[in-house]
Amino acid sequence: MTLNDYPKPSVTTDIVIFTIQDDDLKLLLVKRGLEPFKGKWAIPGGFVRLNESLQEAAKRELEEETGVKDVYLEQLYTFGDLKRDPRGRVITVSYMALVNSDKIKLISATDVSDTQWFSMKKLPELAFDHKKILEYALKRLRWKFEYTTVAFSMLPEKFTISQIQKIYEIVFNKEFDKRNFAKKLLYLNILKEHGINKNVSHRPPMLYSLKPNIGEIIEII
Amino acid sequence: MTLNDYPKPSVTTDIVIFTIQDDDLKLLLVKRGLEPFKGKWAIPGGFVRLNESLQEAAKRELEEETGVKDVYLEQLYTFGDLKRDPRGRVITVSYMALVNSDKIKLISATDVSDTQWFSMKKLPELAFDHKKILEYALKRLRWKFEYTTVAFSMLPEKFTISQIQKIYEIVFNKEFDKRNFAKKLLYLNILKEHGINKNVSHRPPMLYSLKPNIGEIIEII
DNA sequence: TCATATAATTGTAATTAATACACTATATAT
DNA sequence: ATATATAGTGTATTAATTACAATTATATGA
Repeated sequence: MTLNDYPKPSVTTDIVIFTIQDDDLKLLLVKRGLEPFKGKWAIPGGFVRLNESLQEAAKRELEEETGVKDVYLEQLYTFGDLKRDPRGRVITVSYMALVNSDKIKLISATDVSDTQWFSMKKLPELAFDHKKILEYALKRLRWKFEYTTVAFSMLPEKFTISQIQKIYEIVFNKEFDKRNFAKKLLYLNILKEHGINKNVSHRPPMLYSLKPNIGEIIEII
Repeated sequence: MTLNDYPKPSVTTDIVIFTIQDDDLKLLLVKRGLEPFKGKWAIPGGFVRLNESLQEAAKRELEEETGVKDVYLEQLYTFGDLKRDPRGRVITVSYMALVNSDKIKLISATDVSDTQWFSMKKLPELAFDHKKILEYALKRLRWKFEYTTVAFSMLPEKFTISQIQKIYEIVFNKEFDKRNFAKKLLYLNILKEHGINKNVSHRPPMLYSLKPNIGEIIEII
């Protein structure tokens, strides 16, 4: 029984890339130039090469599409239904990436291309089973926001409590009480003060950074 | 760019099959008859065929190994490191199955074979990266016990509160307070009374079953 | 039948966590 | 000086979790 006794499926990685821009949760999509689903928008992805791990393949695709490195990247789920790709048997390992909006601004300038950020509120029809992948990703994103510190990967290194609360409100699509939010967050003891930001025309906010080595707080799944 | 422009990895499913036997969390392992890792114990698994989905492949392997159908089965994580299989590039989609100890008793009779149940407390050295897969599975199992009703899939249809508490204690490897456990469980309103079991030499316990359509209570991940 | 063994069943007080809710502080702009 | 804009903060209520032990129902053996 050698490896070549079995016909092999193709394996791809597809990456759900989230960022927060203009107070909105956005998703990077690419317009397909070829069949199948030519002209439809799709989650970026591609074939896994034999000399790279799944994570490396996802990272490579991510960098090719966005130019950014060092982003939060996590595997989601592997989709392997028979008919998910009309070209043949293609199994895709889906990933989720969270990109800092700062770094993104550089890229979003290149706008009239076949790679675009879409608001999660106004998504086009998607190719393949990408709608399903995206639904899964959004669930996971919210779960991760609730139980870990991944949210901070979408902020600049120094940030205010208001900024954090804002991205939570965007991701959960609801408002939180300022006092309770701050209380809970500060109680966790994961933030380090960094002096106040004086360049605002109102009471200047305290700047914080995530304490080093905090990671994701909990590391399940 | 067709599918055949890329060399393809092999894809397998590996299934971490848990059950509870003799008040102990057990895991089904198979002894490898061939290289690589000949003689070592491994999580059951095998190649995904082109005419079956990942879930179907896992279900087939599970049935081949244990003979049982209709078990709880969930995808865990996909492992795709370059060197995880010395034969070449093999990506494995791992699954976790929870098997009712009742149904299992039939199979565990066939014991002196190359398929055996091992206590999680006394595991042999495992082939491939199966130790990593198993560690992941145990985390997931505990998480699922905490947040869903999968535990009931390891019990007969009718069960007592004590039986449930027992399997929780086994899985978490710690004891829980009887009063608080029962309070919390009954408060969930997911159990249906089924009369009392009179065949015991002590106060007879109430039998319960899971209300129909309860599912997993929460369905994230 | 009476005593014993065994596990089932049940409640309350204390602590901790989550929620609801509104005013004061500090900077810039005019 | 006043207006504007956002930051920062506290307390009371409710809900959830935890800690903790006596009583009950049945079978068995004396």
